[in-house]
Amino acid sequence: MTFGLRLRELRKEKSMTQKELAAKAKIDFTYLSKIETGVMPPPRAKTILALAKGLGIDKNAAIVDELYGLAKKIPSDLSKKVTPEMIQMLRSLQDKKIDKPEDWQDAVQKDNAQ
Amino acid sequence: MTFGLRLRELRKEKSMTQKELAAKAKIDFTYLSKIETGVMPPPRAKTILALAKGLGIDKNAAIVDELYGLAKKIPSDLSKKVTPEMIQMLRSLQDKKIDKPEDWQDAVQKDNAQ
DNA sequence: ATAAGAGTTGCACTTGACAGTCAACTTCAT
DNA sequence: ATGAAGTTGACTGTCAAGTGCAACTCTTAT
Repeated sequence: MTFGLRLRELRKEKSMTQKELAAKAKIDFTYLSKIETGVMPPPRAKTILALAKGLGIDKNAAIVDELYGLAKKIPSDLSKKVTPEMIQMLRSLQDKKIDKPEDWQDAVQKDNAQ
Repeated sequence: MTFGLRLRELRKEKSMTQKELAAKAKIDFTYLSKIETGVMPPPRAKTILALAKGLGIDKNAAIVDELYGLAKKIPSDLSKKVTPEMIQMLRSLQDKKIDKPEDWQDAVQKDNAQ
């Protein structure tokens, strides 16, 4: 699963067109198209949030973190609070294999394969 | 403690001048000056690594993570491996008060106060 | 068949933030 | 008072992120 495809899924679940969603997130709809198809990389954290909002998803919902994860972006509110502890934690997490068989597992495997 | 002041400490411990360190890290020495004084914000992750290297610090040393933490930057090798899990983890960490009375505690408190 | 809505693509362009440079200045130890 | 260390302000370069538009396809309804 890529960021773009997951975003497309979410958009279709809400029965929205690219134009509608792009308008709500205040980005160009051709840009949204490019993101969904992977022609362009996932947008910045701020825009991911705007898209989630445009989809009517609460900004604290796990699904938003899923998007951040797929995009490999750290939400900006979090990155302002980075501590050495957190970095140690991330280092330990990155080595461990993830055992949960969830949706984003694909992306993790793909990433580890690189 | 700020990033700049900690960097200066580390540099002085090694008895290096700004020019020396800057040369090793391949940045302009006036830029280093601004970083140390806080006139300019901490540099990007890549440059932090170059500075640590210039100081003769191993890139896996805890002290480098301390610098990343003070700079609130995620090392680039780590950010390429961000997963939803990690973000959840970070969210939970950010809420907890940190109990260790270490050097970088100051910076954390300052940050939380904002 | 055609028109209209949805999406895709290529390509040139803008913009703002960040990274870094240069010349001139100050400060301090000798 | 000279040189080495450091500071400062104004300036420049770079790049990610997104814009804008035209031309194209693909479907589906009329």
